[in-house]
This record gives sequence, C-alpha cells and structure tokens, in this order.
Amino acid sequence: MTRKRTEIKKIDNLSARQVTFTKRRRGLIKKAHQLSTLCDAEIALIIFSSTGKLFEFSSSSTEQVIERHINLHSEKSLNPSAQQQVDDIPCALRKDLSDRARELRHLRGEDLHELNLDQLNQLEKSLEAGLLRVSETKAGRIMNEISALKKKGSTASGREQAHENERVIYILQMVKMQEATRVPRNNHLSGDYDHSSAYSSSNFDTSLKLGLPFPQ
Amino acid sequence: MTRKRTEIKKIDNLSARQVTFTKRRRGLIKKAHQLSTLCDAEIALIIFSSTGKLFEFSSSSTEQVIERHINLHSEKSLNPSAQQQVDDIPCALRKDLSDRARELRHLRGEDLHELNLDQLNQLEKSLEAGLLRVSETKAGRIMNEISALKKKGSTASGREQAHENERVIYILQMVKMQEATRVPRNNHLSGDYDHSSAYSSSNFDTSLKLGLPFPQ
DNA sequence: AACTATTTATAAGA
DNA sequence: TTCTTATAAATAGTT
Repeated sequence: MTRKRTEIKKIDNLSARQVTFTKRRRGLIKKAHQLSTLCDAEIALIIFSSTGKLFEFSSSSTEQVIERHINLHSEKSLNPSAQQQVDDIPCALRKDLSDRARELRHLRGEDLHELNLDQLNQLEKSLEAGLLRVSETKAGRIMNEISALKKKGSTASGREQAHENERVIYILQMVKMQEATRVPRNNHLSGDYDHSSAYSSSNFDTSLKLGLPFPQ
Repeated sequence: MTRKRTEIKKIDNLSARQVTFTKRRRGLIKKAHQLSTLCDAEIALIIFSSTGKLFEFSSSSTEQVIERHINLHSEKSLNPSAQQQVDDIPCALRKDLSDRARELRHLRGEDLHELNLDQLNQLEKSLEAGLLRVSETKAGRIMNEISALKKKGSTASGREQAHENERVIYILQMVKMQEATRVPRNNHLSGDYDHSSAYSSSNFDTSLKLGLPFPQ
C-alpha cells in the first residue's frame, strides 16, 4: 500500500510474496493485538503460510478461543437428547459435530452470510458436482429398472404382469420427473463424470423401447 | 492513528470503544483477507466482542483451519482420536454424528447406492434448492458490490477513480464466473426464490450501467 | 454514517 | 536481509 497501489491477488513472484507475507503478517498480528487491547475483545488469529508454517496470535490462548468458538456453533441444531449430553463430549468430537452441522447448513443454502464470495463460489461448485452425481445415479437407476422390466416383462405373464404394470407406471413417473428436472450441464466438471451425457433423457423414448402395451 | 496518536490500552468510554471496535474489526478482517489472498496463506480470525458477539474471517473455513491448528499442536488429531473416543459417546450423539456424516456424503454425491429412487429424488431437490440459494446469494452479493461501485463511481474522481477501477475488475471477474457457471433454472422451485431470475446475468451489461471508462 | 487530518502500514528501492 | 522513503490505507476525532 505504498509506492504503488497493490492489487489484491496472489503475488506471483516467490520472494516478493515472502517479503510481503512477513511484513503483512507482522502488521496483522499487531492490529489484532491492538484491537484486543483497545476494545477488550477476545481474539485468535491463526496463520498458515503457503509453506505450512504456523503463526498465531491470541489475546488469551488460542485453544481457549477455539473452544469458545466451537461451543457457540455446536449448540445450534443438535437433537434435544444430544443437547443434554453435550457437556460430556470431548472437544474434538464436538468440533467434528459442529463442523458437519455447519457444512450441512451451507449446503442447504442456510447461513450463507457467513461466507465470502470466494467461498460461495466453492460451495456452488460443490453443489453442482453433487447434483450432477445424483442426477446421473438417478438416471442410471432408472435405466436399470427399465432393462429389468423389459427382460421380466417378456417372460412374466398373468397375475405377475399386473404387479409389473404398477412398477412400470412408477418408473415412468420417475422418468418424467427426471426429464422435467434435468437442466443442460455440459461444462466445468473434471472429466470423471463427463459420460453422464450418455444418460441424457432426451435420447430415449421409454415407452417405445419397452414395447409396452400402454405407451403413456 | 490519526488526529491524535492512540495509546494502546483499553478505551474507557463505552461508545467510543464500540465505534473503534467496529472500525478496527473491519480493518482487521480486511487485512486478513488481503494477506490470505496476496500470499496464499490459510488464515482463521476469530473475534469475540466484549459483549460476547462473534465475528470471524477465514480464508477457507474456520473449522478447517482450527482442525489444522489442533492437529499440528496436540496429537489430538480429530478423526483418529475422535475414533478412539467414539465408544464412550452416548448413543444419541453418536447417531447424530453419523447421520450428519452420511448426509454430507450423499450431498457430495457419494455412497448414493444406499439410497432408493425416492430418496435420490429428494436429495436432488434438496441440492437444487441449495444451489439456487447459493447462486442467488452470490448474485445478490455481486449486485450489491456493483451498486456500491456505481454510487461511489459517480462521485469519485481522479485518483480515487483509479482505486475503484481495480475493485470493478474484481467484481467483473466474479460476474464473469457467475455467467460461466450459471445454468437456466426456470422451474420447479417453491416460489420463495423465483425472483432470482431478476439477477439473470444475461440481463445486464455491467460496464455500460456503471458508465465506466473501460467497458472491458 | 460521513468527513478529514493524521498516523500507520507498507511497496519498492537502496 | 534490513533500512529508507514515498505513498496508500486506516482511523480518531469531529460533524
């Protein structure tokens, strides 16, 4: 922030980055200390350099602040019976629990104000990846059901066929739901799942392929 | 740090302390963000005001950084030790923990074979709802940034404008990311979020509306 | 919540 | 690295 206005993005040059890291780390810790003193705040600041080295500042003790932080979060959204027992739980486990609760809330789109823009982007990507896998699995499941029905349908007869028909109706509903829901997703996913397009619902006409008596 | 040199000791006057807390807290979080970005550091900053209110910043997630910190310090590495202790944990809580873990796995698209078709459908809906909220929040955030810039941009001049320009570039990058990611979603969601389409990225040309010197 | 006079932080250069 | 210095950024006191 001097000689030239600094753009806030990763510094490419390694040594420049190290120098800046040292200077700003000191500045940040100084500021944290000042804030805690001036305003009687309890602060923990944990910094891992890109090389993995730890720097920290805390007004009291980092562990104490962490504990307080964890307690605050974990008391949200436990089921009632678990709530009573929460004091007996080891710290580590309690943290585990609150971690998961928080992640779940974010994945449901709750408490998004806790996240900055970058984190929102990450979350969005994660959701899209999950959604793609689920859609894909669903499609695959439906395909399997259809294959099974097709095979069975040709051998089954009489009373059995009636049961099968109901099953078929169910599957058809699912297929319909799948078609209604599905959105084009042809991009930005790491190769692993690219074959999903093979299931693209528009590519198969269920009733025809099944050769069923009621093409609805 | 202005008008008069500030002595670093607790501010006696309550309202002055609160004002300073707000100002410096913002400054501190900003600096923490800058350091994490510029130097690719992983940072968690936890602040409890004297009234007990929590403020935090983290480059990734506070929990993640805390976990890393704990692992480094004590051998209380979470999952290993949590694993050992798991037998001592009351049944209800253990169930809570595993339920959440399972739900998380499913939301990530893992272990979907455990689910039947109905459950897959539910999961898919849940993911889509979450995704929509996230996208919406992201869009809203970006819109706010743009409004702020627009407002500021119209009054700012000369040197100030130069600062704004870089901020604008950041926002434009986000908008671009948003556009790249966004997929048409015009259906099947319970009214609450239908206004999201108002943010539809194709509907606004940022550079034009901002009236900036460089419509890049 | 805005403004501005200063102090503080710091990027670049030595 | 450390020191220096020009300038950007933060902010205390004020309105």
